[in-house]
This record gives sequence, C-alpha cells and structure tokens, in this order.
Amino acid sequence: MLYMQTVHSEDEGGRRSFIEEARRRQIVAAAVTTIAEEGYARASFVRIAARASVSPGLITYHFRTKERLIRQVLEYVHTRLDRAMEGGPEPLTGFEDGLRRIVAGHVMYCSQHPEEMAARQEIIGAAAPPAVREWITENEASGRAELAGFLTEGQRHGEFRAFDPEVFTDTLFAALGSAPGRLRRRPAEEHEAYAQELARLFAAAATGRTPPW
Amino acid sequence: MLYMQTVHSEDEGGRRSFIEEARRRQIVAAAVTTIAEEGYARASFVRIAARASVSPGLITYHFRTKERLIRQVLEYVHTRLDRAMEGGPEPLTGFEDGLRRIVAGHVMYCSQHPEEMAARQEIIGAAAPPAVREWITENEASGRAELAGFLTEGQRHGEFRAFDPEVFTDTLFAALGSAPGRLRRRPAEEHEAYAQELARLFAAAATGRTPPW
Amino acid sequence: MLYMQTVHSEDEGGRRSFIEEARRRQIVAAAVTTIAEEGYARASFVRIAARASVSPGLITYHFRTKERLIRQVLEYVHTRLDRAMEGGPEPLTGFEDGLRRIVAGHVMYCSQHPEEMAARQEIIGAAAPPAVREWITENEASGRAELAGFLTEGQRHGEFRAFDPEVFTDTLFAALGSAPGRLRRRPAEEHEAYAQELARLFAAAATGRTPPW
Amino acid sequence: MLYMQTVHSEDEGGRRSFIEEARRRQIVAAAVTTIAEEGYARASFVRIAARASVSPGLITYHFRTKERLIRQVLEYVHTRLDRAMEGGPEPLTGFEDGLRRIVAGHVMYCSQHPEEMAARQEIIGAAAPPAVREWITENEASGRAELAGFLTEGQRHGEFRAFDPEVFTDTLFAALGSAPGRLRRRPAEEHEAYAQELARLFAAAATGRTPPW
DNA sequence: GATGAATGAGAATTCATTCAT
DNA sequence: CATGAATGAATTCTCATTCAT
Repeated sequence: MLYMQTVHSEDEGGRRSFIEEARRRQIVAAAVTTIAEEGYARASFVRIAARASVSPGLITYHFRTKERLIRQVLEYVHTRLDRAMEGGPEPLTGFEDGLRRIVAGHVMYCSQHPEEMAARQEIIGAAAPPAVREWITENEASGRAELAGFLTEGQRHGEFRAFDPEVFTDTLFAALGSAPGRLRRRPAEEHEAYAQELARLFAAAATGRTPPW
Repeated sequence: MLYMQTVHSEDEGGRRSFIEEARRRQIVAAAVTTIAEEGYARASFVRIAARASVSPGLITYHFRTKERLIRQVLEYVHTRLDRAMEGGPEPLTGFEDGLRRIVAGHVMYCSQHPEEMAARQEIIGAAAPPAVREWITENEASGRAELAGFLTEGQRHGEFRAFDPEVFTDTLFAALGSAPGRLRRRPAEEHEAYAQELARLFAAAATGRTPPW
Repeated sequence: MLYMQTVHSEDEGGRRSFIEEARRRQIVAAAVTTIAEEGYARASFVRIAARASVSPGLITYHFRTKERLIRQVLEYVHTRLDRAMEGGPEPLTGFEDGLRRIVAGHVMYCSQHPEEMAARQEIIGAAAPPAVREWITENEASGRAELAGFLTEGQRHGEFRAFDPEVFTDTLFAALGSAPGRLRRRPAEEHEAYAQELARLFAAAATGRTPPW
Repeated sequence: MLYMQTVHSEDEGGRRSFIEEARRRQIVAAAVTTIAEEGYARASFVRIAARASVSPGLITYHFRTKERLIRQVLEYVHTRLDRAMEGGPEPLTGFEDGLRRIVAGHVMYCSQHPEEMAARQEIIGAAAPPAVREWITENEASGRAELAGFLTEGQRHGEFRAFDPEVFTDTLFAALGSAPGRLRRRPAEEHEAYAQELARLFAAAATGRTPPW
C-alpha cells in the first residue's frame, strides 16, 4: 500500500505490510490492556500509546480515528472468542449438554483471557461513538439469533421447557457479559467450579429439572 | 432492601437548608435525565445545568466535584428503588413467591422509571472515576448479602435446590441490571409479560421445577 | 443568557450581557490584527488569544467554532465598511461622479482601516471553512448586483458606454479587493492621489472619455 | 515576459539527473492538481503524494521543504504562462493592440489552463510561508516593471492618455489575477467574449476612447 | 533513488472547576 | 445563594519532516 496518514479513503482493503500488521497488533493489544486496566474513559491515545511505547500520532496513522481503533479491538476480541467457542471435539449428547458447553466454555474463556473480556465489557458499557454502538448491536444480533434458534430447537425436541427464547437469551447474555467482572473477584482455582455452577443454573432454568451433573 | 444509601460518610456534616435541599434535588433530577437521554459521556456540567436552568457553577457549589454529584444520583435512584422494593401488602406464600416478587418487582420498576434506571446503568457501565466504582461495589455488597441470605434460607426450607447462592446472586443482578436496556426495545404492553417470564426463568433455576404459574 | 460553553444550540438570538459583548469585540479585534499581520494560516486560537491576553478556551466559549469567529470578523468589517460607504452629504452630479465616489471612497476607507481590509482580503483569499466561503459568496452577490444595476442605469442615461456590466463589476471588485495590499506599499500621503487616479481609470473605462477632473 | 523564473538562486547547484527531473515534474504536476481541486489548505504532502502515486517522503527528498515545492509550482506555472504570453506571430499594429493582446491572451490562457491558474491563485491568496510571499513579490516585480514600461511608451507615443502607469498596472494585475475564478463560473463558450470585453475595458481606460473593435 | 513507518509540534474543541460579582 | 466569565489541562486528529531499510 502506498503512503498512509490521511488519505486512504475508506477501504481497509489495501494489503498491509508485515511490519504494519505487527504494529497494528501491538497497538490493539496496548488498547486492550489500557481499557481493561484503566477503563474506557481513561483510555486516551496518549495512554494507549505510552503502553505501546509509541507516539500518539502513530495510532491515528494506523487506524485513522479512535472509533476505528475501538472497532478493531472488538473485532480482535470477538475473533478470538469465536474461534474458542467453536467447541470441543467430543460430540454433543443433547441440548442440555450444548447449553452447558456454551455457558462453561464462555466463562472459562473469560477466566483465561480476563483482559480481553474486561476490555470488551468496558467498551460495550461505555461505547461513546455511536458508530461503535451500532457495530455492537449488529454484531450481537447474529449471536442472539443463533442462540435463540438453538433454544427453540431444544424446545421442539422436548428437552427444554416452554420458556420465551428471547427472554432466556437476554438473561444468558447478561450473565455471560458480567462474568469477567465476577471472576475478577474470585481466586482462579474457583473459576472452573463457577463455570459449572453457572451452567447448572441455566440448565435448570431451561429444563425445569435439577441437572444430573 | 437490596441497595443501601451511604450515611453521609464524608459529608460536610452540617444541616442543609430547605432551599439547598430543593436545589440539590433539582440538579440531581436534571443529571438523571441528561445521563439517561444523552449518555454518561455527554453529561457535562454545562448540559446538566442547562436542563436544570441553572448555572454550571452552581453544581460545583452544591456538590464540590462531579464524582460527588454522580454518587448523589446513584443514591437518589437507589433510595427510590429500595422504597419501591419494600414489597407489596400481600403476605409471601413462600420463597419461590418471594423470588418471583423480587424479579418481577424490579423489572416493573424499570418499566415505570426507565430514566432513573437507564441513568444508573449508564453510570455503572461507564463510570470513569474510580471512587464511584468503589462506591458502587461497596453499595451493592449489602444488597447482595441480603439476597444471598434469602436464597440460603430458601434452600434450608427445602424450597430451593442446592445451588451456589453467590453465583445465583451474580446472575440475578446481571439480569436485573440489563433489564432497562432490554425493556427499551420492547413495547410497554409487553413489559408485564417480560417480568413474569424472567421471574419464571429464575424460579425454575432456583427450584429445579417449572413454576406452576 | 444562562450559561454558555457547549450548549446554546444555534441561535445567536439570546441577549448578550454587556461584558460578553465587550469580550466578543475584543476577541474580534484581536483576530483582525492577527490575521492582518500574520496571515490567515497562522491565525490560530492560541495566537489570537495571546494578542487578546486571554486563554484560547475563551474564544471557543464565546464563538463556539472558528468558522463562527471568522464570520463575525467579516460581519464586523462589512458593517463598518457599509456604514462608511453610505456616501457623503453632497448630492451626486451624475453617474460618473457616482462611480468616482465609489472607487475613491473604498480606497480611502482601505487607507484609513488597513488592518480590517487586509484581514478581510486574507480571509477571502484563504477562507478554509466551506461555510465561510458560502457566506462570502452570498454576501458579495448583493453588492455585485447593486453595482451592476448602477452601471446599467448609467448606460441607459447615456453617461456610460456600452460595456458588459458583469465584466466591469468583476474588474472593479478585483481592483478594490487588491487595494489594501497595494496601499501598504505606498506612503500614506500618496493614498489620496492613488484613490483619485484609480477613480479616473474606471471613469475612463466606463465613459470612453478622459475624465475632466 | 511578465513573470520571471528565479535562476536557481539557492539551489543545490548540482546538475540534476534525467530521472530526478522527471520525478520533480511529476510531483509539481500533482501539486498543481491537488491545490487547484482541493485548495491550498488541504494540499498536504500526503495528498499530493497520493495523486503522484509516490510516497510523501519522496517529496521532501526532492524539494527539502514544502515552501520550496510551492515555489517550484509557481515557477512552473509562470514559465508556461510566460512562454504562452510571448505573443502571436502577427506584428503589433500599435500599443492599443498590444494591450489588447496582453489582456485577451492572459484571459484565454486562464481559460485553457484553469488548473494551473487556479493553483497559482490559491497559493497567492493563501500562501502561509512568508518566504513564498516574498518570492511572489520579488517575482512579480519584473513583470510589473515590464508592463509599466510598455504603458509609458504608449503614452510617449500619444496612444495612451496621461494616467499613472503604476496604478494602471496594479489594476490590470488584479483583474488578470481574478480571471480564473471569474471564468470558472461561466460556460466555456463565453470565455472568448469575456476576454475581448475585458480587453476593451482596459483599452478604454488607457486611451480615453471607446475602442473601435 | 524510493519507501513508508514514525515522530512531535500544533490544530480546534471540550470540560470540570474557580472566582469576582 | 447564584451567576457566568474565565481558565488550563486534556481530548482527537493533522501534518511536514526524518530516517532505517
């Protein structure tokens, strides 16, 4: 790609050089840490740049606007989260098992990547630029639809009781979203148990039975 | 009561005149509206003052710092919420009924006072000043303890299954916290049903049975 | 007017306090001097504020945006110019005399208020913000129409030869616009003669005769 | 010739390679286009480089500073303008004819090379760096002297009336400078007529007679 | 010769807070 | 009590220029 700075109109399309890719990753990582540790409100270019040992101008150079940087942070977190959620190798034994894996998988991911998830939550909570809010809404929509579909399917198979899938999805997303904050106040060795307990809670809510595990 | 009001820990101690109280209420109300409608990030003193038809200097005069004003906003919201949560006149028929009333009561309160609750959520999500974050944490503690106690009692009476009360509390708080946002995207006439459905979800999670109502 | 800073939506309508009016005048004056002496490109808020012995924030406080400040500068200059152009007491003896007065009057005004006119020219030449350019275009239009009308009238009365009034107007405006720059390079005692000579030039161009004065 | 090219006064002295000359021409051309289309204020190295499909660093490499690049742009424009002004093949029939050719020739050149002349005008109007302003002044001087000499000669031959050649020159330069802007607002087929009309205006001003053509 | 990543100074603007009135 | 003018630090973003490659 020729030159950067103010010009390249909108397209993220242009191929990026190796070194540029590396810098972008470094800055995104610094942003994640800054947001997670100091909060979104205090995550200015100056502070993010300081953490990356880089000049603030370089952030604009690579990302054009703050909104774009924040979007990259979210994309980075979601990409890694999605990859992690693709599920384990063992076959599902049923919908209850599926639900358990979703919940426990997400919680354990939060446990293993607390910064990323804390940053994500900070952004979602504070998300100043309207464009970012839109991005989040659109992006959540597909996840919500997928989960709602899964729940409905479970009801059709008689494994889940007759609840409202929308309300259930709302609640589950709220619970998973608050997970990073909750885990932070607990010792790491309890996280596994926390994940299982939360999975049991939603399994009971979905089936109307105490889960056998 | 789920939320506590600080007992004027670091307050200037002195009695407040009638007119001062009135001004403070007026400013807090303006802050609630501003935060709810424009978001925490845009709730500057100038904008809050404009809504209160008052000069920005007056806010500093009455509250010293922004952090103190925000704390007052939270106290105001929690006081009103607590008063509303003190429960209806009819006697509880059991713990499941108690849980139902907590959940549905909270949701309906969100439905009836969307501004207050939206402002509260904005602050909790965005709240930059660390002091406010601490205040929130400390303040939630008593509410959490109360709820955890209630759940434990329900388990002792055999009405609730053997879940971890802490995890359950976390989840319930997360769900109730997200209620204002969720309700905002639904027509008002569905709020009642939403409240009941959410109550059923947590009843099922707590009892391991599909609730009879 | 209550409070200022970020809020007051668009209206310049609100009454302005005496002290505010004074500050605005002071800042506009500082802007005129800065632009005239250092050029538009170097007339940053910091430099203008320094000349007014004021903080840069105060300019934003009183004018909201740079574009608005610049517009105020132009309005200030045009208001004073228009007042000066309203013409002397003696009755016109004809169209040639009218043209002479327009030209000489404008040049002498430039001579007496070199800063204002230099600033005006700087802004017209550089005028970065598109909104300012529009303001200028619209504002010039009426002046151009008036002059063109006067010329046409002079042709109808047989005092002026049959030139294209549009082209004549273009030329006259260009000449008058360059006057401040030209005068700056000449000693003040020659300005009067310069004005008369320029008037003679346009009189000859308009009548096709050497003017008798 | 009305405009002069500096004779590489402060130049690095050394001969320039063929490829270097080519690059310099390419960059100057890109600068002309950028300034003409986006305005001087938006003509940053990055944007000029983008138009030249070249890196911004290369501009500094070839021109050292922005001020030097801008000077090259002016020299480029003036060189081509001077070449064009050297006049047609037909012999002059007199001074009035000479004046006509100067005016009409310049206007038609503006019509045929609107970009170059628009860029020139942008720079003259906006040109921040004082060094450029000085260069312009010095550079115009020779052109002004030449024109003033021509006018004086015409007066000596009795073809022109007794006006002040300096004032006349000022006015003519102002009018010619504003030509690109004026032509831009008129359809191309009227440009020829505009040129003739402007020539007539100055002929009338110079001779004190309505021109016979 | 040429690149493009990087810098650092400077731009306009926002805002909590102060203080003379 | 209340005002609102004023400040100064902080914000994002732009840009000419430098320099290792």
